[in-house]
Amino acid sequence: MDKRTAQTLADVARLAEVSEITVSRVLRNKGPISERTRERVMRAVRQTGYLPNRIAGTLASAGSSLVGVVLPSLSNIVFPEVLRGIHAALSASGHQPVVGVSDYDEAAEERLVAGLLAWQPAAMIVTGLDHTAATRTLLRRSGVRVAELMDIDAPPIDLAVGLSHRAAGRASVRHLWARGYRRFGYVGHDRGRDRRAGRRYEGLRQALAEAGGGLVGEASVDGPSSAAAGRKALADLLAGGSRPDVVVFSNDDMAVGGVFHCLANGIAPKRELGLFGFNGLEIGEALPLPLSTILSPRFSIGEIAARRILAEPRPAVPESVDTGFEIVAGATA
Amino acid sequence: MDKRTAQTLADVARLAEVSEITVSRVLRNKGPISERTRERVMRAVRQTGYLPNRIAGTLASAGSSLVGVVLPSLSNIVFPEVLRGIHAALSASGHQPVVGVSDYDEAAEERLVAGLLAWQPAAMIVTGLDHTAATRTLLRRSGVRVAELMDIDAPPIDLAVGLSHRAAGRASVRHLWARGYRRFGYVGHDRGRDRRAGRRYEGLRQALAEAGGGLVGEASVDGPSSAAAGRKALADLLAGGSRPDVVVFSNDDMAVGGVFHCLANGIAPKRELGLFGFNGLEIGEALPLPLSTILSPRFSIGEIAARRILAEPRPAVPESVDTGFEIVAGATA
DNA sequence: CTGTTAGCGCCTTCAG
DNA sequence: CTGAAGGCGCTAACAG
Repeated sequence: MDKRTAQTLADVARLAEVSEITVSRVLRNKGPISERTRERVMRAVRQTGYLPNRIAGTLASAGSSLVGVVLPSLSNIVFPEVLRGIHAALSASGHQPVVGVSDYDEAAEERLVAGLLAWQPAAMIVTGLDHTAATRTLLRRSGVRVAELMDIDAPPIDLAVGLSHRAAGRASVRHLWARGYRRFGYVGHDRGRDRRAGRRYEGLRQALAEAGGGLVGEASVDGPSSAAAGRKALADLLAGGSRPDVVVFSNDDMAVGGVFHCLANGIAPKRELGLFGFNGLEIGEALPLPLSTILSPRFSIGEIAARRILAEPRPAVPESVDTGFEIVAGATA
Repeated sequence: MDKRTAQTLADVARLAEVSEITVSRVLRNKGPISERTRERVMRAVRQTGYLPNRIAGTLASAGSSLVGVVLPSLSNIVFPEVLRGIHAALSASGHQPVVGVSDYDEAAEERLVAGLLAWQPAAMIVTGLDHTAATRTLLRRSGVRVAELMDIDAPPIDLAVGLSHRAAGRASVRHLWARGYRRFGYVGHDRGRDRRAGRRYEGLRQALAEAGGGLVGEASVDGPSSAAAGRKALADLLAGGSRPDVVVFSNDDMAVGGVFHCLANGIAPKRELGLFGFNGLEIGEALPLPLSTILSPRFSIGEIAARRILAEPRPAVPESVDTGFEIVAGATA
């Protein structure tokens, strides 16, 4: 073997003329080591370019620094932003995310969770509170801490970090009602798959009913949300003959498309037709008219969840952290 | 121990009254197993809810199904789309990505690469061809296959999959010149960090010089690209007094902001001012006027790279795969 | 077709 | 402050 490529602790140990365990201790900064020994070891490590084998380390110490992360999608910038928050917290504590994408499919999520648990992760982070019973059982039995992100509208397994989408749906109505809107339209996407959008929709319907109103019309697309989809769906809705004075969109991607439809067709946002989104994406702010929407703290949700799940031991009783949301008045409603 | 939660192969083996290795074989579908034994084992596995420990499996068999992935950013939808392509290919072959985000920092990338190699990954996927010498050495010595994504403008370590950004920059000029534009402006971001944007800029300058033209003005922002940044930078550029008839943006995020600036200020895109982006993001298509841009095959780049890097052994000589790009005529230039 | 033996590379525990 | 022994859970290689 080339002296300049140590594969194992033993190689380094031989070169430094100490035992394996001493090298291990130096590398992990654990236990008392004389300065002289430490330097000898470090020199050998540098000389050989030794890289520790964390697989072996994990097996021996029964605790990996991998964290399983399951996201429903990467197509919508929302989840990469959550992942960014997760990554920020994890890298601060030397952990690394193993990522799975479920494509909003609970059966796929179950397979991903099982696959990720096989890596003996330090913790698991999943999205939402809706899972198959088997997923829930896997997670419970695993013994590792589990964070469920984005949503707090149902009881979590261990820790939920997010906001009440039902409350957000209600808040949109309150906000828009106060501004004089009465004829509500709704434009949605992916019926039945995006559960959180579904909860916002429910909150909207409830609040509307309580206020003595109702939806005058709605339209939706089958696929995932996108500006193109929002643009098309709004066109469909308006072609339908119901004359809404405001349209609530399932999210900002859709709403931005709605704004584009208005701009392209000479409809004045707000004055002629109110447009309201959800998420508070950067793109909405930069629009010729800033989008009226609800800001969800996506980065924070990821960051808080990852930080807390690693810092504390599993408490006796599940907990939900409400990160809240914020209405962005904007100029489109 | 609860009979219903087997932690190890031995637990399952005991219950099924076979040896560990037999359980191992059944679980991995390896070697000849009698139907009777297989069923007995599977029953025990189901009864106990046994989950394999891949850490131990990896150590024993010297080959993990983890793949290290280093991305420069998650804020721009481009990289999540690459990751989506990677994930699609990996999940098809039972691999899982361990993700690191370098934030366009080569020193951070070096740390991430070292950290990821410690998991004995089946392969490494990094972004771009610009790395520290140490990163390059780490990757070379590791012995695993290495894919470098997005860029093919320099020699790769092992396999590069992407497009020539220099060529893309030149292509924008050719396209716009043919359409009669002569007074080119440029709006950029993050000077010196986003190397691929830098290469497109170089290509643009070269092609412009060769055509007998030059930039009449440019503006840039310090931070990452965004619609807000593009909007502001275009405003700055136009306030500067140089009177470009077309502006090339460092990417679509910036260009979309440019379109917004025009819409908000009554400037007619194309007729009064050409606007040209790069990436071909979905949002650009949905704009009231579809953005003129260059489409980069982001999903494919991730998908092809992940698939090839796992399928084939390392060839003797490094290889670059040109995935090409496509000019999208659009309506803004 | 099934089992035995011997590690994978590292870390825990216990001695010195 | 340093080391020796043993084992983490699994699988390769070789028997039978």
